[in-house]
Amino acid sequence: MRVSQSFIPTHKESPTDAEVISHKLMVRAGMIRKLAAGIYSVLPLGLKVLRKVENIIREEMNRIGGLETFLPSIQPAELWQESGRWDFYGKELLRIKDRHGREFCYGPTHEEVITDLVRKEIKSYKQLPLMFYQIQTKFRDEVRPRFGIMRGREFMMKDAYSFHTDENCAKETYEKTKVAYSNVFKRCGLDFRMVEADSGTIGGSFSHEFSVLAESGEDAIGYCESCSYASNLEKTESQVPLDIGESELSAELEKVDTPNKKTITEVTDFLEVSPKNLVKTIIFQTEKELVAALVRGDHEINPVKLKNLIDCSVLESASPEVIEKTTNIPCGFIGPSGLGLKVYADLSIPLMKNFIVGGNEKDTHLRGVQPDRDFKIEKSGDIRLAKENDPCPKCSDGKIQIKRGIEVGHIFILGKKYSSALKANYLDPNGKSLPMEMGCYGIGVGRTAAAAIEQNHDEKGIIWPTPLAPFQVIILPVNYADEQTKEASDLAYQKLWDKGIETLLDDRKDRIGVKFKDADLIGVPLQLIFGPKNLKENQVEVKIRKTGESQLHPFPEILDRIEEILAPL
RNA sequence: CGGGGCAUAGCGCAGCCUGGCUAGCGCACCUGCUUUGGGAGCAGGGGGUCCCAGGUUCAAAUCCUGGUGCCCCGACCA
Repeated sequence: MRVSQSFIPTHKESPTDAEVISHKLMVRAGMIRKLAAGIYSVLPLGLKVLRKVENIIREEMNRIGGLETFLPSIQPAELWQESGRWDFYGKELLRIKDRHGREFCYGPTHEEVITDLVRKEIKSYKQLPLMFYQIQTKFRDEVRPRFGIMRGREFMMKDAYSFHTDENCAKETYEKTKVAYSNVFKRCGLDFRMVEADSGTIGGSFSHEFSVLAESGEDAIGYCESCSYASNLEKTESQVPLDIGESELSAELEKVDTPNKKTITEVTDFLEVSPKNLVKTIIFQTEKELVAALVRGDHEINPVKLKNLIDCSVLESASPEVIEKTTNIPCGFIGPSGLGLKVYADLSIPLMKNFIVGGNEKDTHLRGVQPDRDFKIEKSGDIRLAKENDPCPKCSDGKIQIKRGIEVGHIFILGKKYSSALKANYLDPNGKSLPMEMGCYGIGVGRTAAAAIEQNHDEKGIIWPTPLAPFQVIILPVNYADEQTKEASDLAYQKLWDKGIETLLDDRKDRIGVKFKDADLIGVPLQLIFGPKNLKENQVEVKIRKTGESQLHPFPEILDRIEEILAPL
């Protein structure tokens, strides 16, 4: 490709609405343009990168027996009503009507469609297992799209669905997919972790996420510094702290005045005690009622764990207005004793003694509080957010460390949720009709490309891992108007394409400085710089984008060694 | 959905507070000449629904009301 005949509209400045580096650089490098909130046009250079990611995914999915399909993005409401998700999915589901007033949605995911296909076509255990996949745009009407292509509303996704006769078979495929996904992200040149994840409302038995480590990541990852344990922080298991059960406070229950002291810090400073002597009471709203959750003063609630403990389908933090109206207690002074709500407690709470809680009236706290004696716990379990340096739940001596990550892939076992709802049954060898076991597996294509930029850039621009680079080599003639330079550049361009190396020739009339800036910005791994002085000596400069290293090589002999130079990049 | 902010040329911004002259700057773009190893110089030029609607006024980018779009923080989220 010649730059003069291509369309790579680069910018010196980042758009003001871009927050993260990948968004800024993708816009500046002429890869994407925004059309509306969370909706982007992909330009030729951007598409080349997405296609690289897609092809890597395709190869790895095909290798484990995935069958590529292409499912409709517009899906009938009936199918979603049948699975129960038409009502459940909420506002994220973009609903539309056709000319006859029939309801449809723009697919945010494809469990319904694929299960419908399978239930109509697959009848026998002899036809199973099967795994279908597709690469296609999804639409999820996110409340707050941001970070460019990383969290858009319309986005490219590879989704796969597997169907099995039994759970063991599903697990086998799940394990194969783990390997395939690891290969995909390795081949993309990413530093990633496979982490345990919450399977959430999907209801499956287990789930893993593939998370690319980056400061800008929206997820927190808790991992053990000494063993292989790694999990999404919302899933990271917490142990009872070693210092639990100690208390320097008296066991006698007493009311204390805490005028206007609402926060943990205010109360502990005022009473001159450690936050470890306090128990926080946080009020949540479920689909049925208000509930109270307890954790130690220096801990935080993990809503995902709490939701699992309560076993409810909706869990939101209650607003101060609702809390005060329902309980008649001002926020900041709520405690479990005589509260009148169900109390769910972290597993450390029953082991604590003589602690301080809200007094359930204005400007009052209680001290010397003990579980059972002073309040009743509905249910206790692990509901706190893991903290850095918590003991590892899997090994004896490790401590939990926390890093941020970008979720680029997520796999889970679905069980029979969709096959039961949509009656996707097969006949077993005894002629008995049974619902299929299912698994589902997703990779965000655009997000993977963006994550690659988050991990591979410098102040000059993108530094593509070679497998994702839109071009492997860029030819930069110092002055394309110079006859000898032009001749050499054209020759190199021709020869490299003959070898199958994707090469970009910057044949513009601009000064070399402009070409350098653009080449650095769009992140082509290898730059070949042709200038009249070096050419007189039959030499060409070969520069590596990533390191900035540059060497003179004999021309045209060097053209035969380009693959060799590219290989380690 | 709650809180905050922004909207002026393709991009980045100034002007608005305190209404008034042809709405301005940098980059980008067009023409010509010069230049060619890290975003060139000179000269000339094109491009505006100042987000939309209404109001106040002799006069509105500027003040007022309403709307829309976008961004940020939070809540939410496979």
